[in-house]
Amino acid sequence: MMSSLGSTLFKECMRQQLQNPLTNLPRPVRSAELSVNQWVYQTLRQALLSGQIRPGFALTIRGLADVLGVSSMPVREALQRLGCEGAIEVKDNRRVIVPQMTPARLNELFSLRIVLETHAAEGALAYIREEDVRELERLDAEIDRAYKQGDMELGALSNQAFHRYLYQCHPFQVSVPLIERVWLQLAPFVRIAMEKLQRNYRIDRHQEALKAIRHCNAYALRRAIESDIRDGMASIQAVDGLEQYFSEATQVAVKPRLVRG
Amino acid sequence: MMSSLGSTLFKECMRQQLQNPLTNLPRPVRSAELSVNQWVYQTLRQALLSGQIRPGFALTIRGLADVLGVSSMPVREALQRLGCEGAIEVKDNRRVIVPQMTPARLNELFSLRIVLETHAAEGALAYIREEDVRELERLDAEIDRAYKQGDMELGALSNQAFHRYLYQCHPFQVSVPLIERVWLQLAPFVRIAMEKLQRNYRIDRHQEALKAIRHCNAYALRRAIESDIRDGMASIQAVDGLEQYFSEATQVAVKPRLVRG
DNA sequence: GCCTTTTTTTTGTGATCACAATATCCTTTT
DNA sequence: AAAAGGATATTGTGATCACAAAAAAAAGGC
Repeated sequence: MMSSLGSTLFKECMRQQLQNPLTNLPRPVRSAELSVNQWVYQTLRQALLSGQIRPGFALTIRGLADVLGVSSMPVREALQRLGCEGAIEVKDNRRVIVPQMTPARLNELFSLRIVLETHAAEGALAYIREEDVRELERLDAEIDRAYKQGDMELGALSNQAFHRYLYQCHPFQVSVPLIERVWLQLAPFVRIAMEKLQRNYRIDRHQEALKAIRHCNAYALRRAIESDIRDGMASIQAVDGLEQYFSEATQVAVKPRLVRG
Repeated sequence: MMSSLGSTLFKECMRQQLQNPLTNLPRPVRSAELSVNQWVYQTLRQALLSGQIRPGFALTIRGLADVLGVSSMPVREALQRLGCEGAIEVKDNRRVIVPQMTPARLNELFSLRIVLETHAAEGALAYIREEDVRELERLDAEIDRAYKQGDMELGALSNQAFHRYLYQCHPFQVSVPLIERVWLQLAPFVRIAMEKLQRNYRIDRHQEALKAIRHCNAYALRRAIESDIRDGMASIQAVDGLEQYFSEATQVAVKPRLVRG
């Protein structure tokens, strides 16, 4: 009796904890010119990019449609897109989860970031204008402010905005979508690692990058971007007890049911 | 009356010509364990990768569903996926076309290939075993055979298979999906450029790559892959009258209006 | 009590429908 | 005869439904 009740309570607690990230999702206002499909996609994408959905969390079409107040159709299409971007993993038993992380995959993803982003930065350099530098400085200040205030979501998103803005200065850019794909795969894990990082300040090499941009020094810019990414990777890997957040640790958190009336 | 009939005939002819690539599509047999969605996706993807659908060609959901003999639902989801892979372009006026090419984009895409594939090859090198080398040699022979027989589709697909197999030797590979995304964007244009290439033989650096692999020489392997890609790019750019296949040339096949009320 | 089997529920999939927006065709007007 | 306007057809979008597979829950046996 007692153990049964305890188990029920535990499961209920788990369910609550796991449901939270979806019910608390920030919903961007759906403007008229945005289709429901796009809105659902962007909502989920932003939630993943800011690390609000934990790895191993299971998503269901009906559950999401219910929470977001739309029919299943837009959710299906949004999940298709996220799935082919690697943001979510479609398992063979037709269940969709946020992918687990392994040390090897983490390594590979960071290596890819370095390769892609140094290339994108170098390609953009020739097109960066004075006003772009000012915008980058503004974004850099925003990052610092967010992390000083302990707002991890805003910090992560602003940091991505800084990098994205830099790379998109190249007018014929084709690598940003690939870079964002890598971010999408990293974000959920990086987020839970950052939470365990006690320090609420953050070091980045954005000033170094800006200096390289002002001097039009491609090599220095590449180095700054690479160092920026390596620093981030190092601070993630320095987290105490990181190993418990890899693959096996989260498998208890995999929970199929979302809710039903 | 006469002009009306003439116009109708002309349009019918145009329509036929434009529909052809779809009706002649090779349809892989749909095995039981493959969902209709996946089957449609792979069918379209393969058609794009082997360059059977020309840039500027407009795709419609109902049209594809009709040709493939399925309902519109699987087609919609497949188009969503292809769209987010950059294989097709979803225009603001809700029409879907195979993207046009511009010289700048072509350049960027080839640069990305070099960056991504040299990285992937180097990462894979340590994991390549004797049997993998044999498989690569087999694929290389298949490429030669296909091009000798003038089978461009098989040649393109086998060439991709060679590269893919090499990169996938790395067990924790995450870059192959990105590489394939770039291929998807290049393939339709490369195909029409290759058709204009009078020579029906092809030079590649695969033997050079295999030699580097046997010597476990990472630098040489990178150089071989880079040369292989650069050679391909050069032979594309050497095509006479290539400029007519960029953007504007195909605009008759594209719907004129871009803006929306 | 614990494990296996059966029943119930949930979920993904594919089809169909209604609707609004857009494009195409046809008529009318100048 | 050419341009403008309206009528018709086509298209994308989102909702709903039926069905089969799979998971969760319940019942039964050891």
